[in-house]
Amino acid sequence: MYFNKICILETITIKDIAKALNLSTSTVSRALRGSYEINAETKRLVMEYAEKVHYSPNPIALSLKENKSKAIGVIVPEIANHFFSQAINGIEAIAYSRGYHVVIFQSHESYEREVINIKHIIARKVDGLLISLSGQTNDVSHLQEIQRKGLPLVLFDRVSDKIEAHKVTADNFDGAFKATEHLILSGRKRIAHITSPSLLSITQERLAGYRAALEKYQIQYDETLVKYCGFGMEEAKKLVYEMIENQKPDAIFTTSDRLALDCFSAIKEKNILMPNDVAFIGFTNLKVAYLLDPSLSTVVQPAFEIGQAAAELLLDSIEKKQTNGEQFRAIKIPTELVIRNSSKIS
Amino acid sequence: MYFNKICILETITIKDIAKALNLSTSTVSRALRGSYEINAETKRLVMEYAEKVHYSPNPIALSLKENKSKAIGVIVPEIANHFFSQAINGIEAIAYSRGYHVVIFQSHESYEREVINIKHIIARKVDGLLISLSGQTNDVSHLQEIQRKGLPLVLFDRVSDKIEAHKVTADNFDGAFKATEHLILSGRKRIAHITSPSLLSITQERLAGYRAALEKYQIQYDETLVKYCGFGMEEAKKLVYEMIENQKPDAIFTTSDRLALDCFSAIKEKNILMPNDVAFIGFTNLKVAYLLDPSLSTVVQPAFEIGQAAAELLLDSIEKKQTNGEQFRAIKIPTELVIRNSSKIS
DNA sequence: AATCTTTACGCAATCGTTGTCGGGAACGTT
DNA sequence: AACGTTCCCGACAACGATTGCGTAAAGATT
Repeated sequence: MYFNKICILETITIKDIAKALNLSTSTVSRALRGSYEINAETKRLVMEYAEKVHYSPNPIALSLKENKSKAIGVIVPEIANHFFSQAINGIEAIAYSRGYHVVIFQSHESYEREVINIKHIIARKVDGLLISLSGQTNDVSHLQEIQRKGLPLVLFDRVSDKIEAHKVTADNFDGAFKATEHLILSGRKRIAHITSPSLLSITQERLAGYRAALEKYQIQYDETLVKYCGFGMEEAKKLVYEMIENQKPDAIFTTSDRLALDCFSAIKEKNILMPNDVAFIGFTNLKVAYLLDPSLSTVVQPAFEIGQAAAELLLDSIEKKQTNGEQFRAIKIPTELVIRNSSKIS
Repeated sequence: MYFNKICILETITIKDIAKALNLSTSTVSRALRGSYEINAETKRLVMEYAEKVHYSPNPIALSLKENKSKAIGVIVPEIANHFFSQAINGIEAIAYSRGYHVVIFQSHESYEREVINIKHIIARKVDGLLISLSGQTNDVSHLQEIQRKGLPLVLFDRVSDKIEAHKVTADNFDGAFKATEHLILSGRKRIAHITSPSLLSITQERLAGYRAALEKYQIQYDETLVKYCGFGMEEAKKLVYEMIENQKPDAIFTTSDRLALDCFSAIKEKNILMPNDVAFIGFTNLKVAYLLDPSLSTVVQPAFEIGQAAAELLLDSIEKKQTNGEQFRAIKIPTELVIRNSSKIS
């Protein structure tokens, strides 16, 4: 008993205040929220005492009662990926300024974990969900379940055509178009595209941009130059080796931080010179791109802004609660082409 | 009313099951937990029905009742830092396998935000806290408050002498010693040390390792060669410029991912050759170290393992609840010296 | 047959907070 | 004097789940 008393986290509740001031809990509650039906003097007393004992309302109790939590869930494939950690920073910036918490989950590119995450998210009674799909995710019924429960949902970056919801992405088509066009204009003809799993929306959009650029300059699309790559450690390197051996590209355009690095390092291992033998450009948010050898050309996505836009959309959706007749918005945020040595005109 | 019915997230509760099966909630509750005082047949009925309707207990209600949440809080300066995101992965690996959630907060190197984070953590009734201190944190009374409330606490990486608690760190002394010794053995005499704010434990430990190595090889310690650097964007670069101008070091040993990159790029901007003019080594977890130009020598910290060790310590502490007479443990995890071109013997 | 045990379940309190209802006191109105 | 208002505040239920206690019915014991 005594020990318990010591160990227990003695948080002061509304009840303690009520007892100390000889009031009822309802009165204290109302006083704290400044209800008009409480005497000004009583209010002052309560407020002062609450201040003195550092009272702060128990969010758990509130969640239980109100069935909401002033928190939003975020599911990303991997926080170790710079794009996602920056996007999360954008999300937090908006969420905090509007009084919400952010609860982060990682799917680690696993569909299974994504589903588990969703279950926890639902159980935790978050007020809304931001998600960037895992590389394995094809079926989106778990997201539809979220919508069916009336939970606001915003997809960002890795979105899906299979679900109707708010979506925020970088302008992947345009980014890929610009990158490809840049390679073409620097005299490349056989431009390889090593990209993420074909399920992903970003994959499809970027491929479309790539193809559009080829078409504009009347270069025949060669599907052997396009390779989809999973998340295995050595998968990308093997792909690059084979590609170089067989297709002999004079340029490579890759997506994602991870893929770009793996391909980049595979090329270096083979002692192939960039940009002379092969021009190289990624679709990445690597902070160190300019420090690599050679410095890495890249299409930069505005990760922070994407996070902000997604969070704003979600919070608006939560607070307006206009579940009926709501138009789903698709926001595209422009990308930026940064040309460095790996793709300089030879 | 009708609209409400539609929008509300119809989660099934124990009460729904009770109603459907004509039982009391107590019986359902006990049946689900397999209590011995419930008829086997009744149990089966309840279990099956619960399964059918996808019942899952409301964790919020449980938290309220039990005053615990099966969740641990983690506060790190910045998830965009690879070291921390890897550490978080280690934490999650352990936490999930033991049935706990991980709630991530960022201090963004701000003391103020760290304190706010702590408040939220307490309010959220997490069962324990893992923290790596912000670069501004000097006063640790907010952590003592945590302990006073009986919440298990483990510091990792950025720890403090001012508080008695479990601590998990890389072996910073040894790492710094090895790095410095390596520079000395490759013939360097004027070894600069550009490091994090002096408040941080890692700063002090690494400085000690640096000094010990100098001493071992009878090199006079020169305090003008040691510079402390905050988190400003251009601060590191300015420091490097001045250092090169005035102290003319023949080697630089830096700490932290961010600092290493900023210094590295400052040196390159000045067209100083590494390792010929200046040997360079960092104390970082950069995945791209081997791709830089020149490839970056570095002391690697086992981030994932640090996270794991910290989480294990915390969960043990939570579950044993041996708050009395508990000995605080200090775990040091070995670092690894990876020599690359930036510090190769000239 | 009377009493005790065991089995199997329901009632009610609890966690912290808010909302609904209701009511006492003081005041004004007729 | 009788009634209506207004002002303040308290009692109670509710959110979802657990748990100590109570107890009816059935079986076992003497």
